[in-house]
Amino acid sequence: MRKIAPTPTPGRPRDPETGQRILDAALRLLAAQGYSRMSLDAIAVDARVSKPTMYRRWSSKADLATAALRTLQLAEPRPDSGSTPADLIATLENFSRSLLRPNGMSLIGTVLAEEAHTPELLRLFRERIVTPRRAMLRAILDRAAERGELRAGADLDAAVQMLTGAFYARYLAQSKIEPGFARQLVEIVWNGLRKVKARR
Amino acid sequence: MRKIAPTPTPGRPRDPETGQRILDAALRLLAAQGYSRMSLDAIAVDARVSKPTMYRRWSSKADLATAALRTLQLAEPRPDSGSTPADLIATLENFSRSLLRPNGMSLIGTVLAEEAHTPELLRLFRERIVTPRRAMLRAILDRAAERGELRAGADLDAAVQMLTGAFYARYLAQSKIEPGFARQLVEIVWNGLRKVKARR
Amino acid sequence: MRKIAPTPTPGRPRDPETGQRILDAALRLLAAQGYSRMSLDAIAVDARVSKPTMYRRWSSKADLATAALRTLQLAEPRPDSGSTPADLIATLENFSRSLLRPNGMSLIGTVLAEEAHTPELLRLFRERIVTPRRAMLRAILDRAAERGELRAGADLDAAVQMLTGAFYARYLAQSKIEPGFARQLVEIVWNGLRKVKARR
Amino acid sequence: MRKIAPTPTPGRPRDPETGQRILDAALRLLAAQGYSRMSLDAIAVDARVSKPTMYRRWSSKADLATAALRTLQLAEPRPDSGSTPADLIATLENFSRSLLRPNGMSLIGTVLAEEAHTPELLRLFRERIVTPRRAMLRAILDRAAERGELRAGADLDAAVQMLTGAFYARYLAQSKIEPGFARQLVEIVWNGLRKVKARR
DNA sequence: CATGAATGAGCTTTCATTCAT
DNA sequence: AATGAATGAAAGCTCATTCAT
Repeated sequence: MRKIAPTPTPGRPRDPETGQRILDAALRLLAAQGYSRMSLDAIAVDARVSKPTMYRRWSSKADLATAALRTLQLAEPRPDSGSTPADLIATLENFSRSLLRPNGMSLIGTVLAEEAHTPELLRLFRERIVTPRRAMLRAILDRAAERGELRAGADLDAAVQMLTGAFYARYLAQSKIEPGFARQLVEIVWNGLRKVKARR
Repeated sequence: MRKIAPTPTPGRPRDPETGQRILDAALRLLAAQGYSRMSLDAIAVDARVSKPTMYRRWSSKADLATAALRTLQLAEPRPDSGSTPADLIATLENFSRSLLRPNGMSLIGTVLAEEAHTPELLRLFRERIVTPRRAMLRAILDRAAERGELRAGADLDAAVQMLTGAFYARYLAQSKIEPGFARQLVEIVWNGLRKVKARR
Repeated sequence: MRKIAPTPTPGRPRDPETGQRILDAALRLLAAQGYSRMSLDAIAVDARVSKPTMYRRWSSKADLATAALRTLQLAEPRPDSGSTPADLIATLENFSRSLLRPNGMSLIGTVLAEEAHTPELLRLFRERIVTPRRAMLRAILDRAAERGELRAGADLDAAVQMLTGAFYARYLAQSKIEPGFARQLVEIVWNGLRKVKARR
Repeated sequence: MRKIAPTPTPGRPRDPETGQRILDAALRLLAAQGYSRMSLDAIAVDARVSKPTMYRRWSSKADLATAALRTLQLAEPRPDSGSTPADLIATLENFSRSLLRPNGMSLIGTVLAEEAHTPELLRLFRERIVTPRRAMLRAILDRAAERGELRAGADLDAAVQMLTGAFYARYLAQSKIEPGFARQLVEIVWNGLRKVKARR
């Protein structure tokens, strides 16, 4: 009488949407409350599932939080206009926008705060967000180098870290970032990196 | 009948060490565990006092944590060698050392992560640490400007934020900061700020 | 494909006894210790459950205490023998027995003592106990009035309150109530209420 | 050089006002919060003394609370107009006013609620308040008996307890007591007690 | 004698996790 | 697979009482 399941995996299949809803809720709460304040009960309510449903997919709170972080993907345009300063400014303005989203800095804060307790959070945040963004900026500078725009010997990684780090420092100082900030940064760094043409 | 020196304060005097021990323990745990994981029980054990002793001095967890943060004071030498890059490098190397102390970055992380929940932490951290350091670097650049070393129109605040921010970005990318990093930063920024001498 | 009777409620069902055990323990402790001394730990031990099990059912101590009070139900026979004094005496003797149960008066005490702090307790006690009992006595007198036994103009509510209140006053004066007390009360009140027959 | 103290008790004498302030505060809080919620800290603040000052005079919370209760004294006029009903009504209206003072019933509640835990409270309350009031009412009825106004065989104590108890019952039912309530009570009881004149 | 400081034990409430259906 | 029920362990905070000055 039992119907043979045609699909290779027997039993009730998982609803793929459920997992996504859980991850979304987890990420939202992780950013809003921080890791230790984020409660699995709150995620369960938010995602409209029960807690064992979450435990079936992830083995612990840390596991779920890291899975949620893993879904973060830097998805931003990679400008390539030919003008190095313009590309840098465009990239940094995207960065600025993402930091200023609600709880944008809180998420960074919690991965740093939890480094001793849940180091995986920081590792994943690096892998998904920090490293790709750094690579984008680095690529812009590499193209500039190929075009012979840069003086020799400049530490391009240091330049990249100044450009992004300035936003952290600015937020830490004021919780806000003015429009035009990116332009000011690029002006100084570009001046510091580019090859000075011989004057006549 | 005259009382020359009446008892200065009635009642049993507080052991002045006790308060300090509590604040030390609180600051240590705040940095190590983050605000929300920091428990008053743990502080009490660490400081070898009972919890009511803590509550007699501070009215709540948030009150104690902010008091602990308030004791943070930036106490660093303010180099003034006459050489702008040398002064910048010396200041940044001090900064680097403080970030690399155990949980140096975690403390920054937790004040950011708690911004929504306990904004006083971030406010105090700014007042005690961020702003003074920014002022030190700014003063070095202001002296350079007075000596006529800088090109016109450069945004000195942006420069300061790049110099400090680069350390945050570096840590976020790697959890470590190489010796010599400060020098690389200063080279680029100094190049970007200084007045270019006419060539012959 | 049709599911005639789907699982009536999903998830693990509650043990119906558990909730009852908690309510019983709560009511016992409420009467024995008073509301503010009644501790959730003690209830948990008494009912052999964990505290979260209690919090799953009731959201706070006040909530649980009021739920426990709500289970109180006046379940007493409503005598209707045709003789007004006999009915009054029978009803009051039941009342007397319930007051003399262990902590019978303490429960009344705590709902009064908590009136400022947890007014719901008094409200529920009225609804479940005081009002029904008053109605029982009032009904006896109303039947007497219908039978033309009462003189005109007597305040029957006042009579009811004297009959019950005398027990409170007696307990307050002596912590005990003699057998025969109800009869004495009824004799006076009945004399005061009934229509005096013309004498010959 | 030391001056011999002329008073027989050496050392600093106690300020008698201090003790009174403490007792006043204790009684106020006992009525307002109930015994178990009444905190010695709150009393100390209210009376502007330190806690050891309280412990020097009374050995425990229970001791202080009973001492506070002991200060209660029924101080009411004892009407003696020649009219029994008028005297009863006047006495009961005083009683009513004292019950309706803020927390008048809460105090009764807490002494009942604490009977198991601190029986001394109930004992003292009886001695200071309940018994004297009962005696006042009883005296009115005794005078009536002497004047030959009462029928034989009536239980005068039961009558007294109905008259006072009705107020408890009324408050328990409604938290308020209407003006005129005393008159209604007395009408019924007086009818029930007095000697019926022969009719012709 | 009076003070402010200190304490051990307790309170209500919440959490991450596991169980039973 | 999914649910609601259950739990041990902890959290922040307060209390009656005692100590040291």
